[in-house]
Amino acid sequence: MKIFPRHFYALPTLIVARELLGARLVRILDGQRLSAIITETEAYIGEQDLGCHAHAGKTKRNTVMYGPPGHAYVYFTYGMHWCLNAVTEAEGFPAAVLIRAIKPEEGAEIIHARRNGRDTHGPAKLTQALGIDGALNGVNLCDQAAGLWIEAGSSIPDEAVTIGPRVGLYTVPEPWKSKPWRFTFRE
DNA sequence: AGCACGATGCTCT
DNA sequence: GAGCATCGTGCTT
Repeated sequence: MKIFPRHFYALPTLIVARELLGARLVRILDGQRLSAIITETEAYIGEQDLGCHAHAGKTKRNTVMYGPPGHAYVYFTYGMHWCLNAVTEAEGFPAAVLIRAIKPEEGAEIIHARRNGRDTHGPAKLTQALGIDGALNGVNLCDQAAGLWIEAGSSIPDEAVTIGPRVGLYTVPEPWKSKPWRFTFRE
């Protein structure tokens, strides 16, 4: 299948977040090809977005978001969880799409085993399921070198997409807290 | 099915 | 030192 090229990720973040629904997230783990369909995403867009990690400017943690599009921004949170984003828009503008849920396909037995039989619906659940952690922060998603990339999948009609506010931004002020920047593919 | 809470440690002020 | 783009358990309905 076709790996999404750099110019895809350079598009506006809301477009990328919408178009990643139905796409295939691929991970090579211990020589095995695992893949899953992306079913939920969220957009984080620029320093003015008070829900975005870049809201207070460039720091050591969020540096990758300021780099070129098409790279993985993997961050650690709540003392134990890793979350995966795809960096978007032009280099120098900090924005990314958080991958929030997947539906396992290739290697589904292995993926489920890595989750001890539990689900893969949740940003930290899918990174655990696919063996994604800080070692992959900053890797290029536009080639296969790091064993992590995204391929074009089946296109999802608008009727199957639910748009709503982002999750978990408890202390983020309005209007950012309620921006409808979350996209869910419901079957 | 839904809510409340504790776990756990890195990041930035 | 406070806060965190979460998860799993355990309890209530």
